[in-house]
Amino acid sequence: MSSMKVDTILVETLIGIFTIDKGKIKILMMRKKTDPYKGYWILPGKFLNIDETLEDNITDVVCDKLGLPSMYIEQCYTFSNLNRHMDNRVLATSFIGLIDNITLVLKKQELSDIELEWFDIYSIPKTGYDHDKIIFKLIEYLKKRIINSNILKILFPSDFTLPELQKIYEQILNVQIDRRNFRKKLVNLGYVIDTGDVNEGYMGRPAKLYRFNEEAKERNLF
Amino acid sequence: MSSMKVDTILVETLIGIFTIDKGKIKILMMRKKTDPYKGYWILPGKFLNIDETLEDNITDVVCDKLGLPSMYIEQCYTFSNLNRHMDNRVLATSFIGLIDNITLVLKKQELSDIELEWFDIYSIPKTGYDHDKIIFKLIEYLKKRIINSNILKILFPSDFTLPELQKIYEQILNVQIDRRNFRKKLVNLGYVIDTGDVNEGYMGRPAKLYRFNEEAKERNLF
DNA sequence: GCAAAAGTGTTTTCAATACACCCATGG
DNA sequence: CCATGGGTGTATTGAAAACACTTTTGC
Repeated sequence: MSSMKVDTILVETLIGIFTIDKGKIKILMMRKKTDPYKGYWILPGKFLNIDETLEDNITDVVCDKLGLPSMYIEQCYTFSNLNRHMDNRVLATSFIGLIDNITLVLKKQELSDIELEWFDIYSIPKTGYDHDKIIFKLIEYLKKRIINSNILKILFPSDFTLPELQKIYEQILNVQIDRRNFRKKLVNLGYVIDTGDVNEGYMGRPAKLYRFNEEAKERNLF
Repeated sequence: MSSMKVDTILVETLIGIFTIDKGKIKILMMRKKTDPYKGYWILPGKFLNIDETLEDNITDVVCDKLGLPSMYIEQCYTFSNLNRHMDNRVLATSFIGLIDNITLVLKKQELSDIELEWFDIYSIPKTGYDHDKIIFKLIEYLKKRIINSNILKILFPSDFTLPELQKIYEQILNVQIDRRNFRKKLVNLGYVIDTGDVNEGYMGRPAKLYRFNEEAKERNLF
């Protein structure tokens, strides 16, 4: 545990894992148990070994280190500021991961040695290192992707209501959307399909249930 | 010059520099003078030193190694396949660079120790390493960017005709565009401004000269 | 006057936006 | 019956796409 400076460049991966929990989009963070930044929150990740790709490495982080099911992942950006870490020179390649809450709850293993918590993307706690900047970039990346693709379907694998889906778009993009126009767009462009079922048992009129159309071609929304 | 395997991970940068030469979009490649891949064409780049960021490093490549003026650069993707290099483990962070031909010709220095050539983006020569795959990804990235931003203005710093500009969109996107609709879109969205001048001295009717509107807000074209 | 290349206008279709009222359920 | 939340329709505006003829120059 010395602070001897290594004269080689190290590479780490970092992942922002997003899920939807009770209608809110959340990002998973890990509480750091050792100095530096002890007690601060950081993105999960680990150093790259010589015998693994960045993608293999981040899959390991997800499955082995975090005890989560394997999930959809995209590479985002590589950060290389000189002072990212105190003692060593460390590059960080960042990823987003998307996992639906049902799979998450079913398949996750509780690991006792790490402290994980899901945070609202606009209420990020005090972060260690430059992870605040990295999270900002990951959220910007996610915004672009939900506009120019239909990756949100990963977070909605089963039936959902349009108001639920709309609230997620509104949270991520940080805008207000007209309910009627939202419905028209998603349905007319063929992104979602009416299942014929409704969502009963809540206050107010039951909402129709939809699912994502696997055949829909990706378009720019908004 | 041994082939001893180093047990650390190295990081290199690679850049696809694009310019427009006689109405064609071109990418700059470098002929490799030593084994492995002697005589093959590769993207310019170099290994990352411990005291520079990826962006500093790639700027050095452009200015010092290639003798080109400093230019507009964006990071694209980090490649980490295990077998990218034969002897060492080398990650590659790739960039695109954009430079207009006028600045290029004015400010480049001829360096005798490197062999550079501009290639049509659809006629890439035999490449060393995995640079063919990297070039493919860089071109895909460039496609996205010319659709969702106005970065093409970097390649057209001075007056240009709409047919010239259209041909570049057509080449990069690999599509045919209707002349009338193209003009309507670019002019109506405020991307380009009529300078009042015309381009005389060529066959056929002289074309009007336009320039990019610095104030135009970025929109999705096509 | 002919070839080459550029400019222009109209129509149709579709998406984007703005906006207000009715409906189905739970309590 | 009322509160809650969801569903629906219309009108306007603007962009997208398809399409053919005219204009200006060089030779």
